[in-house]
Amino acid sequence: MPRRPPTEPRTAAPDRLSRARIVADAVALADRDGLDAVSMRKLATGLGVDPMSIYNHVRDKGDLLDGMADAVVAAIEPVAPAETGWQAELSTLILSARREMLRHPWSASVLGSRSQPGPATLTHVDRVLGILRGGGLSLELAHHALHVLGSRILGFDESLFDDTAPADVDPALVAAQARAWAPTLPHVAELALAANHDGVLGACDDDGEFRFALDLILDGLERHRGRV
Amino acid sequence: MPRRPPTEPRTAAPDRLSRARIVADAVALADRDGLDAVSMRKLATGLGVDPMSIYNHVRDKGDLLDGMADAVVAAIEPVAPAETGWQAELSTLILSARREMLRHPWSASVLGSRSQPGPATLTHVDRVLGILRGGGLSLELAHHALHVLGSRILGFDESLFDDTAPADVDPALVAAQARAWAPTLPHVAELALAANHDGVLGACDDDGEFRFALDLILDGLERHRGRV
DNA sequence: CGACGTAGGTCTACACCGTAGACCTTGCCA
DNA sequence: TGGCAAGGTCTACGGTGTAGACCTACGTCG
Repeated sequence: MPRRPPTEPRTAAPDRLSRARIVADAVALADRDGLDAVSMRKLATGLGVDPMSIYNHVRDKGDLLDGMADAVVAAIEPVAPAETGWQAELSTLILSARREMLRHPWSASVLGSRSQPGPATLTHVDRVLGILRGGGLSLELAHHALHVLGSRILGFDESLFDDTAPADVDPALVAAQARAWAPTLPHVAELALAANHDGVLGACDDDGEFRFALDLILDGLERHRGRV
Repeated sequence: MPRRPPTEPRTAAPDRLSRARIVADAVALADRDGLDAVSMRKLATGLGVDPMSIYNHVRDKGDLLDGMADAVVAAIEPVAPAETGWQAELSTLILSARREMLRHPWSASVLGSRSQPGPATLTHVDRVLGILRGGGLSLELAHHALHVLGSRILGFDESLFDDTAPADVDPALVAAQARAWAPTLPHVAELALAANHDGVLGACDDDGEFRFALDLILDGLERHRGRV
């Protein structure tokens, strides 16, 4: 019968708590029931454990949220260096990040509210910077690029408001509201009517908008390359 | 002795509650003690009133937060139409929004988390759209522009992490950490050392970065004008 | 082999939160 | 004058994060 190695002896037991297991369960819980459902008590009952036990592996709830955010970022698959130029390579990486982030709709809000990046997030940023530098952008311009891209690096929409539940709204109702807006908010009304009526615009294509914004920014950076 | 007009008779009393007074107090409270300090109980004691009284003027806490966010946006001063072109005009408006938003550091997080825009926010968006349309951008491109700008319209940084407390970090400590990063995160380390050492980059100028990003985006949109 | 230190799970308890529901006062109008 | 409705108050409930004491089991070492 193989004896356990002297180091790390108990962590092998499958029902034992660990930071990784806690974070994974918290992510699953948030995926299933939403971020608000992630409380120490609910998480503990899901783990079959006392709520306070969690604190042996996690400093506090903020630390748990940090772990959840970093777990999502850790799942982003890196891209192989391509011959297609830095813009295409970065675009691929960022769209890969976006795919991962859309799998966990709550992640945008928690990544946005946390202030310290975790190790996976730092690694991701390093990859982004590597592509930029490899593409010939100066250090200053690469720094600018991080700011321009902002949290778009991680696939966020950064839209003005939550874009949730776009499907369950009645088009007729939207049209009525747009007409009510017309006197005081002419341009908003115009846009709402156009987007709704399928006249000029189709239904707002979030993914298309994300790509449009990304391309516009990458083009702008390319135009600065070697100039700054 | 002038009798009160029959309509709206009591609201004239100065110590009476009103949605406006509640929201204003909540904003002041958040400014002073941070957003977490805004609880119905604390707000009520500040108003000299029972916590439950607030619910006569506000549906729930979410409604209160909506009101706070919209109050911040309402304070943005509109810009006079200028002869300098749509980019300069929009830039001025957005920087004015940024000024207002920096006065209330909590506003970014609450505006980001709310899902329904208030009347002042809609008015602001209408002004932005008006400038874009007036500048000759098609309805589609103006729509794109909203997405590219995202919450930058309201002056947000949209940075990857909270940029709070940049001054109280020890440069030597940052340098040490950067050197520790070097083996695994070479590009992050490079950037951190450069930004810290005052070698290539100065200290990260948030306002400068915001303007750089804004100009890059506005230039990109101008290049699309008439083309899409 | 036995004592010990300690990592980690558990229990209780505290302070705080948002808010439902019943109650009561006040001032207006018919 | 009677009634009505708006709005302020009170109590109470179920939830939250987490401090602090306790206890148990295990690896280490004399």
